[in-house]
Amino acid sequence: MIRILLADDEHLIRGALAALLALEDDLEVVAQAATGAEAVATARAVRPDVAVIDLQMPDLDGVTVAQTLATELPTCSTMIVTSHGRPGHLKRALAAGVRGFLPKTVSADVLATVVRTVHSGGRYVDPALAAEAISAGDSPLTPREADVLELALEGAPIDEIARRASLSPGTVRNYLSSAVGKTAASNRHEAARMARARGWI
Amino acid sequence: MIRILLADDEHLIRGALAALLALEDDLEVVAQAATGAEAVATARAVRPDVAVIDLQMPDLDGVTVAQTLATELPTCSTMIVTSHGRPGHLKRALAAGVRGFLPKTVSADVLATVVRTVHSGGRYVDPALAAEAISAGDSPLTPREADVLELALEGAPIDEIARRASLSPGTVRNYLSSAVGKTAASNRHEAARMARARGWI
DNA sequence: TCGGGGGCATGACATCTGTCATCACGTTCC
DNA sequence: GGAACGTGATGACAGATGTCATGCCCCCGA
Repeated sequence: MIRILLADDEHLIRGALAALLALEDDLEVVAQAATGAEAVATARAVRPDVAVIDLQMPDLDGVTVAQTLATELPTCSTMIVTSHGRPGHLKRALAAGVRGFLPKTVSADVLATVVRTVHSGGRYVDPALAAEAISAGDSPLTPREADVLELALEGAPIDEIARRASLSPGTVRNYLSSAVGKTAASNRHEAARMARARGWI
Repeated sequence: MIRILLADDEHLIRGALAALLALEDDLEVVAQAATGAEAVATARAVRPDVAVIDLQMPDLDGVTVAQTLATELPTCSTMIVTSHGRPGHLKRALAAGVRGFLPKTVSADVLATVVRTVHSGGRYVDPALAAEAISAGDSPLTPREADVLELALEGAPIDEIARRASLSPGTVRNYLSSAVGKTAASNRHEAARMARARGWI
C-alpha cells in the first residue's frame, strides 16, 4: 500500500483527487493539506511514501515544499501537479529533487501510474512540458537583469524600479535595455512577459 | 436524478469531479467535455439538467458557453466553477444567465448542494466572490477604452495596438491616456494590469 | 430639435524610454 | 598579469509615450 500526502489549495480539487486515488487498490491518501506550510508540517507527522503537491499554493510554492521534503524526508518521493506548466517551474522543480511533474490535463490513470513510478524510485516528466522546457532553453539573463526585469513585471515606471532595486535609474535602463535585446521584445513590458513565459524570471 | 454535464479542460480535474459527484445518490454525470465547443455540442445532444462549466477553457470562455446554453437549452441550468475568481467574470457570468458561480476552493458538499440549488431554480454565488465584485465597483471605462486597454495587456507598442484595433496611433494614445487617468496608474501597462485585476477588461 | 456623450482623428508639447558610448571596480579563470 | 564578464554609474540622443486642446461625426435622450 502506497501512502500518499495530497496538497492543493483548492478544496474541491483536493477532495476530488483524493476520491480518485482512493479508487486504486494499492493507493491510500493518508493526509491532505491546503497550504505549503501545512503540507510540510503534515508530511513530518505522517511520513508519507509519496507527496502529490500542487504547484501554486497561497503561501509556499510547491517547489519550495518539495525542496524541504527532499532534505527532511528523503524516503518520501515528491511529485508536482500543476495547471499552468511554465518551463521554468519544471527546471526549478527538478533541481529541487522532484521525481514527477505533470499537468492537470493528464488522466487519472496516468496520475496513479506516476505515483507508483516515483514510489518505486523512477522519475516521470510530462513529455509535452519536457519538450517545452527544452525548447525554451537556458536563461540568457544575468541575475541582476532577471531581478530588474521581475520588478518591471507589474508595469511600474523606471524610477520606481530603481528605488525598489536600490539602483540608479540609468543603471536600471541599461539592464532593461540589455534584457529587451536578449528577449527580442520591443519594450521592457513585453520582455518581462516573455521572460516569465519562458521561466526565466 | 439530476443529469449533469461536466466541462473542464483539465482531464484530471474533470475525472476527479465526476468521481466525486458520482458519490451522490441523486446526481449523475451523463456527459463530459474538454473544451467549450465540445461542451455546447454535447449539451445539445444529451440535454442535461445542469451544466457545470470551468471558466477557463482553451477555445470558448466558460461564460460564452453559458450564454449559448441559456438561449439554446433554457431547461438546462448553468453553473460555473473557477480557479481564479476575478470580479469581472462574475458580472459577465450573471449577465449571461449563469445560476451558480463558485471557486474551486469550496468543498465537494457545497458543489453538490449548489447543483441541487440551481436545478431547483435557485441561484448561488460564492459570498467571497460576491463581496469582491461589489467592492471592485463598476467599470468606468468606455467600451472602446476597454478594447484598447485589453490589447495593451501583452505589452505591445502603441503602433501595434493601433494596427490591431484599426485605429490611428493618436486615437489609441488618447484612449490609453484616458484609461490611465481612470485607473490612477502611471502608465498603460500598469493600467492594463489594474483593470484586469478589477475585472474591467 | 437641441445638447451631451462617445467614437475617431490631428497637432503640439513635455516627459519617459530605449540605445549607445564610456568609465570604474571587483571577481574569475587562463 | 591580463582577458572576460558582471555590476554600477553617467551623459547624450532619438524615438516612444502621456497629456492636452481642438475638431468632426453620429446617436440617443430630453
